[in-house]
Amino acid sequence: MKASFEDLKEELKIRHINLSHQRLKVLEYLIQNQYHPTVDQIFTELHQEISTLSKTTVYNTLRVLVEAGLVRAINIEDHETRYDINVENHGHFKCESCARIDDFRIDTDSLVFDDLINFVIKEKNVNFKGICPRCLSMSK
Amino acid sequence: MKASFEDLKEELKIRHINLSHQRLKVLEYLIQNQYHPTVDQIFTELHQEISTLSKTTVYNTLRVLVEAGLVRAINIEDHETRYDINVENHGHFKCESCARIDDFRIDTDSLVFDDLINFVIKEKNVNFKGICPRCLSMSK
DNA sequence: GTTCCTGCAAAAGCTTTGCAGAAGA
DNA sequence: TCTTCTGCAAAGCTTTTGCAGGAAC
Repeated sequence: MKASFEDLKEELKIRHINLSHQRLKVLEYLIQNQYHPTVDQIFTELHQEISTLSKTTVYNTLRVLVEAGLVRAINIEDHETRYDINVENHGHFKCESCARIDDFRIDTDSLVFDDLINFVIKEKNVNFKGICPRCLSMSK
Repeated sequence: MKASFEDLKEELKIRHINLSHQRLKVLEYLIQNQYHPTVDQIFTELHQEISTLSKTTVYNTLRVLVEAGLVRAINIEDHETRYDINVENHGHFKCESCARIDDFRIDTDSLVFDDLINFVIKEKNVNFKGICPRCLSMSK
């Protein structure tokens, strides 16, 4: 069950995070565009709508949303962080050809390892890389 | 069975990669310091020994070694790449407190998911985060 | 001798910081 | 009103690029 825009707004209110116009727009964008966008992609798109928007605000907003647990930051490579509104358990597959990131279902609770018996695990990331079906069919 | 310095030198020769003094030193450093160092850590340490060494050369060398498959680049977060001479199957645990990365045993071949049935998978990364036993015992 | 490598300087790309003015509650 | 947020400019970091001199084979 995915969280709706209204649920997330409520979540922000509970945490006393101001519902500014810019923040709500970023949140809305992430819900409507679940392709794991970069800061630059979010900024470029929203800037067309809100001409005064700054990239700093996009950075600030994403940091707030990540800290609040509403958004997940993904670091696979390429020195750029990508953002995901879906904070549920899942893996990420990054295509080397088109750079797109696909989600895949994975039960991270089942990933338990003897070597980590004395570790406190707060986050589990499973990132695969390769070629996605779309790019495979194009190269044929 | 881990690869020795001599094995890796042989591997470089086969691939027609020049065995320059700098490259051998970087390789040797990675073998002797398997703590997943950053470029800066490698550079700083080796610079004490080779005063003319440049960071560009460290970057160049690591790129060559990664392309040759002798070294693995790790991107967990923090916009810095870390390097690992161990290219065998294993996961990485990064401590949020001391930033150290521990290896843990994992058979990535067993990680197969229905959602990825039409994908060509070239790389599988399993990265966990949390607090390591060393930091846990210190905070008590 | 030819090819490849090194290292300096500069630039590029992503992200953070400081701060004055503006907006939210 | 009081607190928090926005957005500009500047700076901070890691990494890449161009290129002349130097090393490897």
